Amino acid sequence: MPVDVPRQVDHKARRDQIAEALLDIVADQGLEAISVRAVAARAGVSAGRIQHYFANKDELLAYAIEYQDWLVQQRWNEQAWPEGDPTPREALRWVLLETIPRDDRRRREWLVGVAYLIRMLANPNLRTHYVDGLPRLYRLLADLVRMAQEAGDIAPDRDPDREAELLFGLADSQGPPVVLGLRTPEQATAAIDYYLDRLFR
Amino acid sequence: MPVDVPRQVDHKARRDQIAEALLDIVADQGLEAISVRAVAARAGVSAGRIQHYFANKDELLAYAIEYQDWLVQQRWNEQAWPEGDPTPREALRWVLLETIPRDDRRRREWLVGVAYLIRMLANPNLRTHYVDGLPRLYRLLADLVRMAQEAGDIAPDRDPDREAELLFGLADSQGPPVVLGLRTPEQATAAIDYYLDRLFR
DNA sequence: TTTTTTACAATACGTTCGTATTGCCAAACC
DNA sequence: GGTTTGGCAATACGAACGTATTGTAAAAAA
Repeated sequence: MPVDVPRQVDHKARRDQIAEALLDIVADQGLEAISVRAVAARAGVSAGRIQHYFANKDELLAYAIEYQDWLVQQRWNEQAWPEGDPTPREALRWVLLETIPRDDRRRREWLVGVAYLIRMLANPNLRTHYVDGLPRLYRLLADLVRMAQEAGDIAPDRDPDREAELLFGLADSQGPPVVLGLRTPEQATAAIDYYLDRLFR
Repeated sequence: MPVDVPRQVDHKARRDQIAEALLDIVADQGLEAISVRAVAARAGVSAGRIQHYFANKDELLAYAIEYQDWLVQQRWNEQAWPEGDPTPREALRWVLLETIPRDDRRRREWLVGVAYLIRMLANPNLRTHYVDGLPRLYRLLADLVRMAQEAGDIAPDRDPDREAELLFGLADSQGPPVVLGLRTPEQATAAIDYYLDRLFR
């Protein structure tokens, strides 16, 4: 009945398995360590297989961040909002903690994001990921601040956009020290909680 | 009279010229684009010359960030503190604005820092740069906040360490949007000034 | 049942890489 | 004034690279 579907193997599954290996390598050795053979070895497949699924290395690199974006999106869609109906403050906290590299999965995502950054400068296709995502996150945070203000939990004289920026900055700047082991995820969480306490009254 | 000094050419000048070329390439193409020949071409020298001054590629890469650290240090030592005897607030603002990639020089420094980050995870020698520098910056900011508190310019109930963290986070998170052209340096400056206005009374 | 297509594995090719080696000129030293 | 040394340029070499090409077993299509 499906027309465009692969005949016998699941193309997406194959591509994703290869992308997984690539992301693993990028996260602990950087983009420079990416070669078709290295990815093949990490994925436990032949280099020929990679060639079969990706026309060239650039396409492979591009697919890998697309895949990572998809992974992140999945997590946000599924388990988005801890339980039932969170307060704006709970939602805010959840979003902020989501951005810090507190476990292996998030650590990998963080490192991959960093690794791709310079590539984005020259490559418009890659830029899109950041250029679309960042303002969306700012907007989400600002909206949550606004909601809390309307509920009377945050002083009305605070500028929601500025507060969003401040919150994001605080969370975002936890990345490097956490990844480098200068600070534990718990300390990073405490830093965020401290400011949330001050913001909410 | 000097004993250990090079005979006729200035070794540091040669090494620095090569490091300059390397940093330029890293900033606009990433670490993956670094090859001995590419650096030689950018520097306008022969590959043999690079081999003469650096035992291998790793040493070259290591020297380049050391050189960048030296450059930054130079700037801070020379023109450190805008004029004469700044107030804590002026000093704070100066330091924060110093971290945002607002011109070509700072933009390069910022991009190189990002590019080296993943390498630092595996290489203890490189880690030192970040691991020493970051807490020092935090301490400087916290000290300035404390000084302003003692002068009565910041409310005494603010925790200087937390405020330093918040300020640094705000400044630090301006990096990606500025580098990617999502935000102008002026907008980033405005964000910092907004929060300084709120912090100081 | 023959033929085509899918899904690879394997190999081959030309290039680029890091680095070792060699050569060579000018200055310094004895 | 011969010899050593410093400062390179040039070349050489083996490994690794991205990618093109070829081979092949199985499944699908005809």
